Amino acid sequence: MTNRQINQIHNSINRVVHEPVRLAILKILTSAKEVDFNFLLTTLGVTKGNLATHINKLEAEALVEVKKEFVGKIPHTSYRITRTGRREFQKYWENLKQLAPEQPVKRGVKGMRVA
Amino acid sequence: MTNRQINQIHNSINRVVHEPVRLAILKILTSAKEVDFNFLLTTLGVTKGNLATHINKLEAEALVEVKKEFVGKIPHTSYRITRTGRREFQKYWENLKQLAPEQPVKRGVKGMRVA
DNA sequence: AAATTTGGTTTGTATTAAAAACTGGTTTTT
DNA sequence: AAAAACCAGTTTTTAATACAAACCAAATTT
Repeated sequence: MTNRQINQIHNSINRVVHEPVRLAILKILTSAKEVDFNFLLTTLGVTKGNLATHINKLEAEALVEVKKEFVGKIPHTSYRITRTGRREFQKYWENLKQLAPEQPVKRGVKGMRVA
Repeated sequence: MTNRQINQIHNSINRVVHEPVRLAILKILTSAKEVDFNFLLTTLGVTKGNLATHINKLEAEALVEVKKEFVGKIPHTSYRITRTGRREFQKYWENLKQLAPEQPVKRGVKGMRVA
């Protein structure tokens, strides 16, 4: 690890993706073609309002697309991940891996002592 | 992926560790024995106040330990990761991996359509 | 027909990440 | 030897946002 490498990595992290509930939503959406509001609600175990705001964020960033329709007389909302969403999710993980624990470095620099 | 597996995974994520700047701090501390305030400041490229509050959080959770001393007449603060910190950092990654993208599932359930 | 359920949205609150301002000193400049 | 500038942080303030509660319209149940 050099200074250069670690420098500001945290800025490469997409904060919209980074939130755990949204990460879970994106994970689900990568493995299913389409899921609906209630599926997410029960699967994630969050409140409705909370879910709605997370979805809104994801939609605003074009990471998921929202389909609203009537099933008989009842409104029904379902979600898919977009191409952008898939790409951003992938990119997020690549960046995040840079922050995973690693082996001790060999030589210190000013302000850093090695093990 | 079953419902059961994904259910509430996001709750297993340690939010103190999850913050990107703190992740970067912990990563640095796993690879170095000890670093000082200014090293982190310049390496991370954050403001002093911001760094101090992140460190406080990590210290409050006993993930890092803080050493304060005088070098000549000048105060000097340095940090190490604790045993707890190392463990929690490890655990965090194990949990987080559960949220990584995965292959499409074979069969849907109520509220989920497969690809 | 009143009460309850369904499928959400809108509003309010409490946390917290980040920046700004401050502090207690030290070094440098004039 | 004052004043100014700097250093190493801490404390305070502000702005964003995760979350929950309250709400709503329509459908269903009792």
